[in-house]
Amino acid sequence: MKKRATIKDISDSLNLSISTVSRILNGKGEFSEATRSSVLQVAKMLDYRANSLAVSLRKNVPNKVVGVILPQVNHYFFSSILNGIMTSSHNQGYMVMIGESLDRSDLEKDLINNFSDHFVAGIILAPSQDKRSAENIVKMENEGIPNVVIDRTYQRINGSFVKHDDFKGAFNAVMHLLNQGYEKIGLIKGPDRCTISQTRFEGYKKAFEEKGIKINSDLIESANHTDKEEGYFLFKKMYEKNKPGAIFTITDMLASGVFTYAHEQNINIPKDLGVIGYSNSQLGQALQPKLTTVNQNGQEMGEVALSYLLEQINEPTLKRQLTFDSELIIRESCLSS
Amino acid sequence: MKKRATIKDISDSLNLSISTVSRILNGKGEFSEATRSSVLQVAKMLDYRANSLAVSLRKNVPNKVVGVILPQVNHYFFSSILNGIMTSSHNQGYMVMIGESLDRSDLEKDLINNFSDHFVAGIILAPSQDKRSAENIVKMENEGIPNVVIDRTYQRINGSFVKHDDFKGAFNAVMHLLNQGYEKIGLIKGPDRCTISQTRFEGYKKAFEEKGIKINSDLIESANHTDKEEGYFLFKKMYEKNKPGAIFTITDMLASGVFTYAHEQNINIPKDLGVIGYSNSQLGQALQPKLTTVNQNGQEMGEVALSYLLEQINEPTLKRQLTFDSELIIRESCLSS
DNA sequence: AATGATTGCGCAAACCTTTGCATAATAAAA
DNA sequence: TTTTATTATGCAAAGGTTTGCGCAATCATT
Repeated sequence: MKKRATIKDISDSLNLSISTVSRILNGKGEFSEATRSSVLQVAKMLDYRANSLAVSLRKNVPNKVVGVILPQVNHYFFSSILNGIMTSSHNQGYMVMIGESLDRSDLEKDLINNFSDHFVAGIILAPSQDKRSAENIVKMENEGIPNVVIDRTYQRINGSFVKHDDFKGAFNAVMHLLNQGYEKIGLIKGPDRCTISQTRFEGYKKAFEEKGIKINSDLIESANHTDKEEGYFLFKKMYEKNKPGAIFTITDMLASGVFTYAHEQNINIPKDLGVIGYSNSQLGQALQPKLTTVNQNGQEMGEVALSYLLEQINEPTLKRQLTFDSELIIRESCLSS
Repeated sequence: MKKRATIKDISDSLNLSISTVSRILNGKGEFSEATRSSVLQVAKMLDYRANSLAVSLRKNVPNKVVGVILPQVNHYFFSSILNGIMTSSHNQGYMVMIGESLDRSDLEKDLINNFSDHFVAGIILAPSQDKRSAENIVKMENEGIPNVVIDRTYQRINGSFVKHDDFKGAFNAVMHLLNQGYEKIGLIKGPDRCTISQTRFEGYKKAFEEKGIKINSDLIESANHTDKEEGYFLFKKMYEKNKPGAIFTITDMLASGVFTYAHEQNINIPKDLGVIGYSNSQLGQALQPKLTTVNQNGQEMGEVALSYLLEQINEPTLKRQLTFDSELIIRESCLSS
């Protein structure tokens, strides 16, 4: 590493004290216009940029850095969130530090500690599905680290969060299938420990309840990993036994597995099988026919999360909460009148 | 922010000097076992963690943070790279700071400056397609920031890089199509300024040359954005005029657009039209039939890039270069014997 | 008992800033 | 001219660490 110019280099070269230079650079205090311009000139010449470490240390003020913890980053929805966060943060002069929790609360905790060690100004956290994640959230609170939780919020009453309305999203999707006249609507959900999945499940149930129809537990499967293969096999299993007329999957990936099976078996989508996925990932448009799905605007969620975080950094007691409305993107994978 | 325990809190509570505590915590210098254990105990009690700002400042040694610059993050290949980088870096006790260049060299430059301001130990850069990106690379070199460039490398002779063999990847893909007996093999490439695209184009040409076939420029289109719509329209245009027998697209996304058109027109893939994409993204498996594509192992590239960076951080003169072999993933979108 | 070697610890400087306070220089008022 | 107010600058401490050097205490050697 090449040595960077310090404030002292400037003051030396002008026979000024470092304090004067500092004040001029920060524009506070009194100084003459003449010295001001000379300082600025030399600063530019030496390509001076303040040592952010020293600044933070001295001001005892956090770094202009925000920490972000996501379960994983090569995942359509999460990377959209990250994208939103970065877009806004760079506009606000903040840098972003990122870590993956892999849905493990212990790694999550390590990350929080590391962020804290590096004096981030605040943390945006998409909690792991692990129950102990709740402890990590109170940990941040206790340490007084501004934070906003995104996507999975548990029963957070007193902190900031930004989330998507999974309940309504699922409800509307299933309702749509019901309204199109589909019968025997199956569900491929996630593991029980996943609160998101559970919430969508509630939406699924609510739709049936609204229509006065009992749900059939034979038409409900749980995927451990929401990947294509699981979608394929779980649907296969369900279809061979119960021939559902439609299926709602908790992710587009799972739906993609359904499509593969349907193709193999010459099941016509949407005539013989209605399919709705979740996330509005790029996958949906590639599928044939195009997938009806529930949109989650990760980008915007990220942007809002960051703005909430910044507000909280400036005014620690200021907590905000927002639940994004869900939107059903109707394409070709289920009948529509 | 709650006040964190400092080394002074420990020394005070034990009537020791700061220096002794520091030495014990760092395990260097002389001290008695008795004081050692008492210090350690108090440190744990107070939940002491060193102030990384102060450490970096004092040691005049960069933060244990690496900076990563990618064109965009919600993109299958780049987020895989990021994933690889993070996995390794966390293992090595490094945090990662991330920024998006949006393929603009000016933003790239800002990010490099910001990283430098925050004293990252090194930078992994996937350069923008902008020509001036080269300046940014020399800038890092001049400032003595350890760096490795990933994916797009220009003619970097003297620095570290990790890249994918785009030439061979394209060559093998097109060769495969030729060997399967396809004729009139079209290409949808990217804009001319994109070196990656150009390199794949070279591979395309080389395959024809090897077979002694002249290339037909009517079968070559350039997409500005490699999204689905462009793939659709460019292929439509090409097909209406020249009816290619196969098509090689520079990304899976573009291929997905080709599929949509083929479906509309009842063109049978792979019988009437062979298709090969690039990247081995999740899309490929969702397409019907499944897409033959060229695999890029972003994850592994990220891991290697990080290990090269760490080597270079420890030994600044140590530069390493690796070109990952490409691998054709043969699926169903082209005939195979 | 006197010397030397070893061990355990403290002092203070340094890393680069910011900032309250003091001082010097200038201008305005008496 | 002297006093007062104003303006421009400097001094030094502080923020949390690390580390070279030095000092004192202990132990081993004669």
